[in-house]
Amino acid sequence: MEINELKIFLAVARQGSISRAAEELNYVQSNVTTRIKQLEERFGRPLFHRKSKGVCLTASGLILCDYAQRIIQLTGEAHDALSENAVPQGPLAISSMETTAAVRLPSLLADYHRRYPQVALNLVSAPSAESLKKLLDYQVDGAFIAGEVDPQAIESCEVFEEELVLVAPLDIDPLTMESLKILVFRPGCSYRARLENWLRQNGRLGYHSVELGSIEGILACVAAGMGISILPRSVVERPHLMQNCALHELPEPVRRMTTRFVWRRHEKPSTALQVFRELLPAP
Amino acid sequence: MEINELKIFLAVARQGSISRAAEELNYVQSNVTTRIKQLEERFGRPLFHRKSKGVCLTASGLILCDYAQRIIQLTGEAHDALSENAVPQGPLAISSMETTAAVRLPSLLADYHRRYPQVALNLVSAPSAESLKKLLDYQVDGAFIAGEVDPQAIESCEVFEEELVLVAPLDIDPLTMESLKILVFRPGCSYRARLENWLRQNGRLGYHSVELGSIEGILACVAAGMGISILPRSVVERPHLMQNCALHELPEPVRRMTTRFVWRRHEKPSTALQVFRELLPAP
DNA sequence: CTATTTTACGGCACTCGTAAACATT
DNA sequence: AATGTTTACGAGTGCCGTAAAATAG
Repeated sequence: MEINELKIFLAVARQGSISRAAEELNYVQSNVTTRIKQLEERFGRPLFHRKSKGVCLTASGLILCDYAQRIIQLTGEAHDALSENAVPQGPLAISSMETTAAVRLPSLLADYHRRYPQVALNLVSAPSAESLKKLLDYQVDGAFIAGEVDPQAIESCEVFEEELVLVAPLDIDPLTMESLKILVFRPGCSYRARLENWLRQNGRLGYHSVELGSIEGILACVAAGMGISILPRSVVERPHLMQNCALHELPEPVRRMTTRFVWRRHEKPSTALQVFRELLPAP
Repeated sequence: MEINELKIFLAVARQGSISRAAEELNYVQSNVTTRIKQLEERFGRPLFHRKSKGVCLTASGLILCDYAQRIIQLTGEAHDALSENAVPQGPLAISSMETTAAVRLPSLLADYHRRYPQVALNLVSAPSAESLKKLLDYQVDGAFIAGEVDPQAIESCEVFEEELVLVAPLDIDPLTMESLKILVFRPGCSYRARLENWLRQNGRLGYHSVELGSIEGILACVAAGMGISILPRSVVERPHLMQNCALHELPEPVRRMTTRFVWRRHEKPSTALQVFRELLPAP
């Protein structure tokens, strides 16, 4: 049973006549006769009663008619959904740094979902390095990361400028703190490299690092005097979070961090991704 | 977009690999590659990401996957519904004399519907001649009629034996009644011929006929003294109907009427019709 | 004779398989 | 080298059109 056969079948059923169906389909009439006969042989039952003028459906024909209409309907919808100017729909998987997801994305994603409710958004948090791996592994279609990317395989645009600040326990000088711990996200976290860099430049070498999964976890540990971290000011300066931590400004260029949105080069992006990029703010 | 293409597409999506899909489908692998490429060209977008090991769906591929599954599902259901041993289903149109429909069919149809609830029963009432026309015009699949049929085009079996009785107003001799009217159904009614026959044989020639659409209408007019009619005893002897009418026995062979169920010869009957015939009582 | 469906037949496009090339690990 | 995808090409099937026959009013 093929789609084209069903279209022919439906045309005959609709017209009540093989010749008129042939006209409608721009087929020669004998061809339609043959295709109908094939269908009937395949099913082992007649689908039409042959009358002196035209044909009419048998009981079996009526049953098939019902299914055929639903099937043809679905193929039409499928074509529409995949056509060039379809409304953005289908899945859109995005990976993002934890901090960006916390501060920048909520309003952005809400706006996106309001405009394109047919898209099934899927947001996962991951450090930049991991995000890039997911992207190249086709697990996500785009990612928010910090740091450079291989321009061979990946295209990107700058989206957010963040000012990084050092977060430390109150009344403590991070550089002279005893048994210093740095609190960072999972491996691949771009903040970690920056923090370690800065510490090295300031002569502070001995420290341990502790990996935590969430912003709240890091800030709580800092407030408890466990260690220091480095985070975007926009993340820390939310009123409910900045208690019991001291913010220390960092020197240029460490303080400057650019968040980029990245996607695979050499690939026609889905409509959902295209309109997502169009919605991104200029940096 | 053809069904077979969709099956190939789904196999690749399921296996995550063109070669394994080819194995599953018993195709050569290059063929599957080609068919997928065709699909992609037709839609103008890639459906799979080519990875070093196998392939995985793109966003467009996921959308199509959804539709393809539903379409394949429907084709399977259609095949099942039209298969040899499917449960009886689909439409079954029956035409019947008014009297048979009133007395004999209610329990029969109820029983049928209880056993085969998937069949869409469609019962229409019509005089025997009209029923035969509908049958040969494929408007109904079977009919209950009285009288002979052309055995060339129509097959039949005897189903009910009725005793016909003359229905007349109380205290009136039908044969001497003034300005006699005979009350019958629409033209083509088999009772009418019998009644006219009997009147002629008994020397009664002058009368008019009145056509009424329902049993209740006929009996009410008889009770009101308007005229006489001829009906099966089983129809008249229902308690709520036999008031204010006199029943006169008729001589052989007029009193004997056989109701037959008829269907088109030279045609494979639908399953719904086959099981309907099996449910009919022996006469 | 008109309208319609059925059958017979030939060309051609499309699908499948073989085989070799290409890509990636 | 091994695994998997792409490309090139020849063979056969099945679809479509032409044409003529059958069927019915």
